[in-house]
Amino acid sequence: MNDFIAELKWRGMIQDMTAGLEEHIQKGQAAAYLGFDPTADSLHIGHLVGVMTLLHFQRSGHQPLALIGGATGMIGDPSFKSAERNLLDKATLDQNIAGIRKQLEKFLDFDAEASNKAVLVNNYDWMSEFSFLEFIRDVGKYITVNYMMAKDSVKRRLEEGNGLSFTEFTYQLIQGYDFYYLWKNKGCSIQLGGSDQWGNIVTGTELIRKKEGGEAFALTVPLITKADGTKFGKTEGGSVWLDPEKTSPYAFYQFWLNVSDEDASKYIRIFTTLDRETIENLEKEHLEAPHLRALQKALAKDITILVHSEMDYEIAVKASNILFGKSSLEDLSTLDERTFLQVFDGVDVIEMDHASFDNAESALDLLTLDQTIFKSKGEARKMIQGGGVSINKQKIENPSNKVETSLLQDQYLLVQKGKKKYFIIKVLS
RNA sequence: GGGGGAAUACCAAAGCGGCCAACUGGGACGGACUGUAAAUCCGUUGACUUAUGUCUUCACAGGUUCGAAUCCUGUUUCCCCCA
Repeated sequence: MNDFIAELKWRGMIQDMTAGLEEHIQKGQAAAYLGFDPTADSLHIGHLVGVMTLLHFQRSGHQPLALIGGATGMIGDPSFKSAERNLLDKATLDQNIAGIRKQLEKFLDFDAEASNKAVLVNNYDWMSEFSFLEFIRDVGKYITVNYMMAKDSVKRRLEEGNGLSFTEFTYQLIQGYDFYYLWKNKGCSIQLGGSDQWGNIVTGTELIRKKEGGEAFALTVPLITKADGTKFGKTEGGSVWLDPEKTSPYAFYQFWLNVSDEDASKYIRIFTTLDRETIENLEKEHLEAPHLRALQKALAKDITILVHSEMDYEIAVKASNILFGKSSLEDLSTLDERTFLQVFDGVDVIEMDHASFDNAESALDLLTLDQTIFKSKGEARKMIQGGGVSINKQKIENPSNKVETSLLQDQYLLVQKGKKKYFIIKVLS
């Protein structure tokens, strides 16, 4: 059994833990749980720190439990959120839970014969039948309001004066009861969570102690930050999701590849399972030749394969070369149609019939046929003269020459406006 | 209430009767360089079928003049000074 705590320590994944946790774990196989809020049908990379913690936990020979907050998701956690949450209905929740479960299976082994196989639990299962009377007697009785009010998360909401409903105020009791329930029925003695969860987790250990004199532990992971102070996990397009439908594997790969040098060392420890020696070697390599960005590449590779697949990774690399490298028409032609469309997923596609394509007398005509690429010929001409327009990776030299390049897959033209804006013209036959 | 000044393109700011679609700086967008970074350098930046072309612009409405962003009158808004 590997040393779980030591592993997390060198990876910089521990924010805080309760006293005695290390000794407790060393005694033998333990079980720990981490909760996920089913607010969407996919996890995003903000959840990944927690997921990785569970993964390390299982790899160290312990049993990870992933708790999906079917019940708590209906309530809303007030922790460090400024406004009251909208409640989700049961149908949406069920759908979200299914999506999240599928993603967790990539990280955790739910099928193992071993005693430490991962287990997915849903607190809706034990909360839904809980009557209010039972709840206030069996749970509420043990925790004082004074104690609950003292929590940072609650205090802050009260100070802001935005109002805190009784429902959200109760949240910590529900989460506390979850911990108690898992402790009692699943032998789960540890709760993992983000640093914002500390207060809620401790309410659980408190409940276990008061109700049964039991011992339970907490471990929180740090909030992931970025060196430039902007929010981690967001791009211009919003959150970075694990679901390939929401964030394509290519975009996902790009997100990690674009991480800054300062952040890369930190992230590679947290988000990959690469061992210490490998990472330190990569860092050395990166220091000697920073422009090669060995760290970012390793980080992006490892995590893309983990979350998506080896093949998705290869396509992402290929796509990156085409979009940013010095690729040529030949490289483009080697892509099959499916891959081509995947690489340019999200790019505007302009459809035109074959006759219009043949009749376009010049590059100018072709690019302004539809107003999407350029609004006017004047605009198009200016940018072509500035050297900013390519078709199928070939720069257009003269705006009034006819476009002579061959169609990709007999139907596509890849138009590049500036360095980063792409359009696909699909010629219908 | 009286006196003075100002309103210009995305922003700032020149222009003060023809050479003005309007200097310059910032921003934005393109290009080169680079690490898909930063810095730097170069180009574009009212619209249009690129034309030593046409059209629409310098708060708004009128006027003077062959000709106005520039002069005059009125209107609106803003700033300053005196009450």
